[in-house]
Amino acid sequence: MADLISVLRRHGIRATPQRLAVAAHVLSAKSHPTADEVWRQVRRRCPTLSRATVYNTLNMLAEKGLIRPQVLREGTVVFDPRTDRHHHFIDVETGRVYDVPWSAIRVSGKEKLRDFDVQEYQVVLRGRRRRP
Amino acid sequence: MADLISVLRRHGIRATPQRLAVAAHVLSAKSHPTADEVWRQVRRRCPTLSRATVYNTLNMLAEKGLIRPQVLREGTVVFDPRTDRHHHFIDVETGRVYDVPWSAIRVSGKEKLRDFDVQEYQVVLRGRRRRP
DNA sequence: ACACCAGTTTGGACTTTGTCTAAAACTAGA
DNA sequence: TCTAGTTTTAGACAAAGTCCAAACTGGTGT
Repeated sequence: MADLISVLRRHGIRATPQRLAVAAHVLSAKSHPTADEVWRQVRRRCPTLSRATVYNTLNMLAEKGLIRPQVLREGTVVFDPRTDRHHHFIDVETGRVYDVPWSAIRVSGKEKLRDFDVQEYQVVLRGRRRRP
Repeated sequence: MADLISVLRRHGIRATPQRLAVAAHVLSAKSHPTADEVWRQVRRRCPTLSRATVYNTLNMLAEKGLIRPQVLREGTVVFDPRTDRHHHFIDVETGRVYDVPWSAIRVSGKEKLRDFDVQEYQVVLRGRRRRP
């Protein structure tokens, strides 16, 4: 975790206790939390943490490329701690978001689109997760 | 537009003036409007139209399969008047959403996903629209 | 060690998107 | 026409997110 300080510094982010707490939480998240979910969790250890700071920190981490905002759920942005390319599967029953390896799916034809200069893309799949 | 009345009736929706106005607007939309955008537009011809009625009507049209809600923009659902399958391109400058023909892109590998039972999917592309 | 000052944090106000509710206003059928 | 069942309306409410002024930190130079 002393490592996290240098990670932030390397990206030009001053490492305050609040930012460290937020960053530690979101970067190690196994799920795709919303800002308010991060706030509720981190506030248990850091009770004066304000919502504004959480939003500021998450947006800052996103700007620096340490996490990735994703528009996958109605009404709210979720933050993805994985920054390597991957697709997403959304369980229609639970709303939970799962990662799908980039290599599992191939998308062809996007280079041929005349009207669009594609910078990035992902496949969004919906359905039911099979019993684990 | 007398046609629209029978379209609604065929789907078990009583054709009130408010519903006709909302349906006519969203079904002929060239873009992907939000509920509030529909409200602001339709209210110009029908000034007492309430926000609740617009939301109710759009959700009803979506339930009946006449339009399709899409999670493509931050903070709000947009409604897609096209119900045939297609992909979406989002201009990163303007935020505008464009349709991409289903046949233009092929996605392979999704059948082989062991953990997921895929019911539907789409490719979401981001980049810059080329000058038209 | 000290003071300074830019950068941070805070809490609350505010905005936007969306839902809910009770009351008023329709509509269709007997 | 009367009436029971739907719809509509306006406003209250909730959640997600932004913005602000005031208070607070924490490096830097001395």
